[in-house]
Amino acid sequence: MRLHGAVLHLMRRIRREDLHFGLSASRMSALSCVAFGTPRTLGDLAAMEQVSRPTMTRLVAALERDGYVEKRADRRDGRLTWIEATARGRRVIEEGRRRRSTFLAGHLAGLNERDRTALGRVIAIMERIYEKSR
Amino acid sequence: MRLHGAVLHLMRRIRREDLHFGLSASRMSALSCVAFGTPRTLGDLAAMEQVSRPTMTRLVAALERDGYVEKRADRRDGRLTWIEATARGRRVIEEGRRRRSTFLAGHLAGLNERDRTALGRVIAIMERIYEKSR
DNA sequence: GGGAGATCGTTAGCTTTGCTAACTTAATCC
DNA sequence: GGATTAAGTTAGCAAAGCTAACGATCTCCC
Repeated sequence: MRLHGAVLHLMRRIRREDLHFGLSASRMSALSCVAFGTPRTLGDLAAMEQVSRPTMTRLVAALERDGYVEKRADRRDGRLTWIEATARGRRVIEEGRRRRSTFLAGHLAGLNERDRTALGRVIAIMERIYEKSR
Repeated sequence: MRLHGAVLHLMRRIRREDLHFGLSASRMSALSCVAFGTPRTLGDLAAMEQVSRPTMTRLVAALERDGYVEKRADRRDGRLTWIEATARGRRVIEEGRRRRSTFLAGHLAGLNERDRTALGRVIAIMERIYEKSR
């Protein structure tokens, strides 16, 4: 199996899937950063998403225009902009999670005990490799 | 772990990695389709890469311009264009494989027998799920 | 044999998402 | 209080998706 093919195809598939929600993969990902947990500054978001600040500016602008997030100025530091998800934004992310979790549950249900053990073991391996290679 | 984040970040990382070869991820992937094995028509490539034909036209044009592939007309059917990798194109793909395989070998070497068994088992599970969900 | 329709690749034009460089505004430091 | 640093934005570029429409070629069928 060609590695590039595999990841690119996965990406393209996610892209199409996300479009059902009316959000591109990048917007979805950025939104999911603020959907739960504390609000983030725009710069934080850019760092989390490993994207330049101008790119994040644009993503947030689109999300704001469509009512998924809101921006709020910091009282103390006039340079900061805080990004928060709206109720609508949280709903979209929640819905996506629900779908994926249904999908996964369906497949996990078909696995026997041995398979599940193997899965847990491999997840640990993957995480170790991921950590080591930054 | 957020799914979108995970795949997007993996994608971005591959993109940066590929740029070391002077080729984008999409070009790399298309090139890898023709690097070994039989030549492909442009339409076949588009289908394999799950991309529209106009998009593949452009990818191939870029690869040809940079000397990674060559186009050849079909004698029988004037509509077909066959795409073949040049020696240079094959070299690039080979080099990429070599790198990844070194990377993987390094990590696999650190695994014990149980881990390796689990890995094989999980790969089978993944392939099953992938097949089922088209 | 020839016309209708299918197929293949391309062109044109749009959108999204990356980037860097340069700017504005605000905070901090000395 | 002036210089430097930091945060976000603007402008402008490139790559990679897409659809619609087009020309060339092949196929099919009367």
